[in-house]
Amino acid sequence: MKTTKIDCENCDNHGDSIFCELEELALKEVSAQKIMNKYKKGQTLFHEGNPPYGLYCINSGKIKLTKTSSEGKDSIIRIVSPGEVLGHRSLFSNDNYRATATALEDSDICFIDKKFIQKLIEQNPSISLELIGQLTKAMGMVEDKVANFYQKNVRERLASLLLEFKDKYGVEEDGRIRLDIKLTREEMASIVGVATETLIRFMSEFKDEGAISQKGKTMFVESEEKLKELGNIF
Amino acid sequence: MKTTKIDCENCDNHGDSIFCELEELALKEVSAQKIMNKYKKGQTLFHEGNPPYGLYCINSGKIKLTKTSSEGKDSIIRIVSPGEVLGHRSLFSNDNYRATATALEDSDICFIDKKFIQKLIEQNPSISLELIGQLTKAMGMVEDKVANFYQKNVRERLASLLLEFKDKYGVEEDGRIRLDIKLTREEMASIVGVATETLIRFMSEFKDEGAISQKGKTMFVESEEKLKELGNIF
DNA sequence: AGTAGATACTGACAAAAGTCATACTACCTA
DNA sequence: TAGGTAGTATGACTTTTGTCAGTATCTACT
Repeated sequence: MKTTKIDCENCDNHGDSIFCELEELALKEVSAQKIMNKYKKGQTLFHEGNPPYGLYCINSGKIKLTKTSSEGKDSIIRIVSPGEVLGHRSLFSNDNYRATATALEDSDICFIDKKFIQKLIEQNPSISLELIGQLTKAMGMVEDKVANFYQKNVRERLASLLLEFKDKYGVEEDGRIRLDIKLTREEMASIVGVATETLIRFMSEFKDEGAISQKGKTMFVESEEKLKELGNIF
Repeated sequence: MKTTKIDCENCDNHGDSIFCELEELALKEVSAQKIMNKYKKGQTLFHEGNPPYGLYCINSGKIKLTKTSSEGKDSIIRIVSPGEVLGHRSLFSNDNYRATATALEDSDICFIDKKFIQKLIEQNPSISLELIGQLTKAMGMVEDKVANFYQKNVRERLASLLLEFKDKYGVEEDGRIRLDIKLTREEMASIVGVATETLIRFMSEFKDEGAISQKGKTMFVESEEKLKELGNIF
């Protein structure tokens, strides 16, 4: 874990982050207070059960948030992308982390101390509003996920996930769409909420149907229509 | 739907609600702005897809939040109880309601206009913090729910739900615990995320095992230990 | 380039949950 | 009080998904 400095004013995500409404002065203060850390793929930012020390702000890379059951089964609750903020829940609810955060790829992440963030929020109501906005959006997505779990079967859930990836991480590349996210089958299974073998079977089916394709670990969406069809999405 | 007046200062939930940090003056203002409506069991407060007009604050009663799939299957996302606030998501994300809110019992609910709430929040940062607190708590619960879906089977999910009900709605009554919430089997099924018949079978099993009992529509927890055992909870 | 260890895949079978059909029960209302 | 309706319950069967076991493939590292 390497610590560097980068200015919030010049951060790539400045337009999207919860700090984007801050005036220059306050932003400089954030800049001065925060630390940027580099995380290698697979490193954890924090563990389920640990006390929260502050707020993480993703500069680059992707983070997975997982919960582990008593039998040791992991499930991925959410994937956090650049511009999004991590660890707010435990920050305000005052109890320990309820999920573990792990880097899915090499990532640059800014860390802001709890005390400073709390002072900052008191002084800049705009941050609260931005935070409420992010929370609200995340909340909507998790609620969708819950509903999907009940209302859709595995094939449909997987199709939805791939379409979500297309929207979030899709990059047009000679006629098809490359998904700029790398996950193992086990990880994908733990998002969809099925056994790894089951997930693999459906991925194979989707490939056979020509909906998706793969080259190494990189996934491509070949036909959005086919995917929607497989997922009963209209 | 009958409209009445009640003072926020004297509201039973004043200690719990997001407005509890407001000074007297601001609270009087909220009081003046809000309208209290009475909803009959089964009435809807708002429908999935409708635009949000303001914030609902539950004074008494219980509200279910449901999402309907394209095939018409309902699932209950959350049950909202007195002191909690409803409709904040759509209020801040600026898009339409993504769930339908229906009264589970006769309820008194205060409504505060969107514009007023937004002004109030700007002037009283404490409200944002309270709101973040509520959101954060709700978020944690939904995330738990997602993880549970994957990590637990129906029997375990049902046991967890009944234990949750015990904590939230449980009332000691001659040696056993009465659950102060009335739901149809279909509604319970749509919380647990299973077919109604499946839910009924497990409820019967739980009764046979002596974990719960029933008198009319009222459920009782007879043995918390038994429930924990059935749910593999330690 | 060769090898170990992780990851991906496939098949056969088992378990869990869903569906359909049918019967029973409680409660509301005329 | 009878009759209807919504809700509850149970059995038989089907479908979906999970588990276990075995093999193939990839990847990182020397």
